Amino acid sequence: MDPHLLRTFVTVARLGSFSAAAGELGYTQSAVSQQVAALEADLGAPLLHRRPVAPTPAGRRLLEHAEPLLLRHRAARADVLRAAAGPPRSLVVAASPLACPPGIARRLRGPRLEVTLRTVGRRDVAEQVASGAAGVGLLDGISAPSDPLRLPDVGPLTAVGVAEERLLVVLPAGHPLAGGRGLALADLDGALWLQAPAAVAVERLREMAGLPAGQEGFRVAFRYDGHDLRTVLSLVAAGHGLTLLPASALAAERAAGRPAGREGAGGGAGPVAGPGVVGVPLAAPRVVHRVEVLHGPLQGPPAALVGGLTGSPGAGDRAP
Amino acid sequence: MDPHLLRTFVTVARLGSFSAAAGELGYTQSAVSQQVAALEADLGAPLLHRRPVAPTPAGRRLLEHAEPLLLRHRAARADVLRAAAGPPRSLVVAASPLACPPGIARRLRGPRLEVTLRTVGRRDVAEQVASGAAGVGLLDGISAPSDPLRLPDVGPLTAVGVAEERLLVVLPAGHPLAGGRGLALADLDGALWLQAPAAVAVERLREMAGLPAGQEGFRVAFRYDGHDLRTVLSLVAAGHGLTLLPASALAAERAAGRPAGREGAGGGAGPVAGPGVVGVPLAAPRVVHRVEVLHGPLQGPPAALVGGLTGSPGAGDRAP
DNA sequence: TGAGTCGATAAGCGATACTGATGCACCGTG
DNA sequence: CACGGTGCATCAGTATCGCTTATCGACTCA
Repeated sequence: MDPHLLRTFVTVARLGSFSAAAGELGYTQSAVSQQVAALEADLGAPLLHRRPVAPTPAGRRLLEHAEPLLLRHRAARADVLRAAAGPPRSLVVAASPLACPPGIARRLRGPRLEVTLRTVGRRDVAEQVASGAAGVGLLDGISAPSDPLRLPDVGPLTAVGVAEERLLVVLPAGHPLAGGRGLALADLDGALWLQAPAAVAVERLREMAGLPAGQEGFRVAFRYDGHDLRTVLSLVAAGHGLTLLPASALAAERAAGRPAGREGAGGGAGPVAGPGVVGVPLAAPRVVHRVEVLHGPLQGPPAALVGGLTGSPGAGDRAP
Repeated sequence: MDPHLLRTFVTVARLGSFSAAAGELGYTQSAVSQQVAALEADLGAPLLHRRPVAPTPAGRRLLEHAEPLLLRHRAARADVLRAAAGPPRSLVVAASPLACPPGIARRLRGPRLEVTLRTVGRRDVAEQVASGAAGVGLLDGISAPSDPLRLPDVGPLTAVGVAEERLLVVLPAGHPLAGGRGLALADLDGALWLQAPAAVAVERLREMAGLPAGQEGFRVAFRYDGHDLRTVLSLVAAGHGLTLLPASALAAERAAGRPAGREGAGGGAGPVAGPGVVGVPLAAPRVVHRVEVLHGPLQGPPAALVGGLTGSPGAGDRAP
């Protein structure tokens, strides 16, 4: 089961063709055929049906294992190389769309350090950090107060909470529920919702409301594929659906143009007005929006940056 | 970074000797030397100091990655073999010490299935299931009500909650606090505690009480290395320290000899008497003792067994 | 100083893993 | 229905790899 053979196997399975895989991997078709045969001999079970090429049940199992396995290989290699090289002069920060509120952005600096912020999908943050594509990750998510986020295990990473704030149900300004001081999620499963990567995913709402996966409720009325928060708020204001956002998302929007104070955190209570929208605190379930920094072992300027992030509001750290 | 080289590397690092590693792995010393050199060439960094043999910083990083990597390799192999073989006639169930209360034990059966129950450490349950050493795992732990347990990610396993019950602080019968209807953990950090694998670990108490790791509090007075629950209760009765147990542990003890009713679950409230001990419900923090079944993809009799376990009290399932 | 230990290195050789050529089953086509 | 085309398996040949045996050189301890 050497990673080489594994890579060939997943490529063949993905492309559904030995020859095509050979082309992509820079081998001859013959070599690919022999590699797959070797893997099958090693495991003692056929992995692929031929003609048409499709994974057997055993092959499907192997495919499920192969991706994380190869990911961890890459992560291990990157980690060792990083340890061997000295402390870096530049740092890439990979952040999920809502993981960089003003309070954190302000602290993304270090002495003699060039910082690049890159927004990536929530699923990719940990992978980018593990594989070394980014030196530090910022991941946001929803959890019970001061509970750590659940992250995919891609290697020995340290996760430290850096911010928690309340969640707001964002409604159009004139909405009948816009006046309350708090809303229960369970009462909103009949409403129409906005699906956007920059906001809380609708599946997550179902899960939080305790609905089994695949069940009805929290119907998606509109899907926005971009990352711009202002657009999300416009869509809500236009009545395309509700959404759930961390308080700072509205606060930042409200404060745009004004000198940045310290309103980012999570304080205050009651509704928050935005441009054509109102944010009403989510009262039940009792969950918060949480941001965590992910990083491997750091030294030098990047370590200072992370120290600056974590030496503040946050929560306890942990090394999974 | 082929797993073969990795295995050699970790063996050398563990034994601190090329020759000894060669002996253990069945190679010559020369082969081991060449393998380590190949790994270092591949990664482009020295991994071991020679004479004395000790890992370099890069080597230490690799060691951290190597163990989970090799574990996942084993898991993948086992999973494929299981998929290739038919449904098994016998099933090994790996359970952590407190993960098999009467209510679950009663349902550990299947048609045409020979069941072996094996008690293993809490850390090993997931590994045994992933590596195929056990077909099904039973893992207990502490979590907020209906929250899943945090488990090490060793592969694509399914975890399903099968039981939740309240936790009891177990005190000697005459203890001043033995009369109350509920106790807060925070009020007990001055007490002496019993450390035993069959009971909740003291570090876990500190964590639950919100004490940062390494801090004082919940001092261990006595350590018991065995797995026998009756002994644990005797030690508590003898005043060697308090402990925290799921309700069924005391209930089963009380009911020993009587025809087994349905008292195992978690119902009732207020103190529970055992042999020379009293169990007072833990009132704060609001956590429960939870048992989950872990398994890979199952078919045939084992699937029926798991179905029988989960088609009951439990909680929702999930596939991490 | 000489024997012993331990890792690195060199030489030799069988196993491995690739390429290129060929074989064979299947499919669409004139 | 014959025929060429496609796509995977197989075979032969060869370069490389990875092991063993043998030897070296550095260090340790008597």
